[in-house]
Amino acid sequence: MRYQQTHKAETRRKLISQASIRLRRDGLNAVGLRTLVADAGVTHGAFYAHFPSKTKLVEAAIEEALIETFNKLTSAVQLVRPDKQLAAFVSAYLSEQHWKSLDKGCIVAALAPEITRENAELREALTAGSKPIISLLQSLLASGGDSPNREIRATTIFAGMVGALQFTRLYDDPTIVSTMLESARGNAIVAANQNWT
Amino acid sequence: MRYQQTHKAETRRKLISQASIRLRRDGLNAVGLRTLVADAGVTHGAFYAHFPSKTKLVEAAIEEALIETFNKLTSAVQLVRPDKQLAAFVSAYLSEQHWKSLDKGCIVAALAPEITRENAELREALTAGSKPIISLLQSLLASGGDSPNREIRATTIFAGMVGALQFTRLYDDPTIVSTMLESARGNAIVAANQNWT
DNA sequence: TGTACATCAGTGAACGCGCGTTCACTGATGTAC
DNA sequence: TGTACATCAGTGAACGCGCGTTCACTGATGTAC
Repeated sequence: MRYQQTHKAETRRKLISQASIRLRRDGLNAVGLRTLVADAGVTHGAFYAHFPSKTKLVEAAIEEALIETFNKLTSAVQLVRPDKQLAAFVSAYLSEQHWKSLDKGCIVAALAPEITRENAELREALTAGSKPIISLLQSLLASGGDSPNREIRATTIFAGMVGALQFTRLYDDPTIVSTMLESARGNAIVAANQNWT
Repeated sequence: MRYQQTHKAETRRKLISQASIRLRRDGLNAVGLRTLVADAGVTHGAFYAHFPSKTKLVEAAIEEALIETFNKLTSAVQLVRPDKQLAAFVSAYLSEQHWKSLDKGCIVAALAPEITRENAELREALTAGSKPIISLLQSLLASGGDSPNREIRATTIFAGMVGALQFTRLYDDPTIVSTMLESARGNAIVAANQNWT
């Protein structure tokens, strides 16, 4: 069948966005190509007309997922007055909503250790893709310290939030999780407000 | 061949300790049973005389890995005067050494997201096994706050350290990593010294 | 206007391979007589 | 003291299955004449 001119691009778009969901839900090594591409409405044979390998799709999915997360955090921050933006960022990331939605949430929290074991390109996709999120957080830190240090600080505060989100996901009980998230928000805010010499 | 009386117990011990290393190095879903048990010097057929399933071995390996990590942190803490113990705990966990040794390091950092997707028993093995480490950290927190809150605080500070360690492992460059680890140690100590009302 | 052919996104059988698990078998040692 | 048998940790072939990847094919639409 001959398709409309936009059809192939549309399939590619679906492959990436559905894979980004499925990868976060099931994990990198626990989901096969057939499942991954079925979500986009095609069969596995068609896949190789879009990407040269599963790894390359994963790379694209990581990039897309991080843009998504960046956009959500940016929206949350822009909704409030400047003096509340740090709290908005932290509350959006360490929220019950985010805890619940593994498949639509931060892909660093969903896949970091698995990506650590992959090739440099995939690790680079995760770290480079996290940069905008980290820059956003950096802009919300208390002043003080030089710029490279501030970027590193934003990075480690973000990484701490990632770890906290991951750890809460080991629990089922929303009451315990809610208390943990509150505590983790406190840790992030204290670290962000710290005025280093 | 007939073996010495201790032989089977010894094989079981090797299965657990070698699996705990291999799982941290390769990840839960990226390593097969044949590899996992070959490290212990037996073939896959022998495995089912020791454990009913791969999952049960993983459970035992998680428990052992966490005891190992707890012991290392306890040693680091006991080597120094009480007022330096928090710093010793944090420095031992967020060290270049720990960054490098994925396969001998904290199994929460190595496997948390993958375990999140597994059954309740495996998640419980990770959270219950982390309790002693968290209790140790709790004992080093600044005073203030009631006991349940202090436990939650220790949990989220620990989780933050886990996330920081994970994130540094996405990088190759020891210079960048070293700066990140220093920053992450600062975050953990600031959070631990915070005196909550 | 009708026919022949080109295009190309997608299909699904097949490749070799490793997975978790099962099970008939091995063979060194211990025990019984 | 020598022979027959029991024990049991471990071996490795085999099970059905899904993996990532390849490739000959399909069939709806567009183009040429």
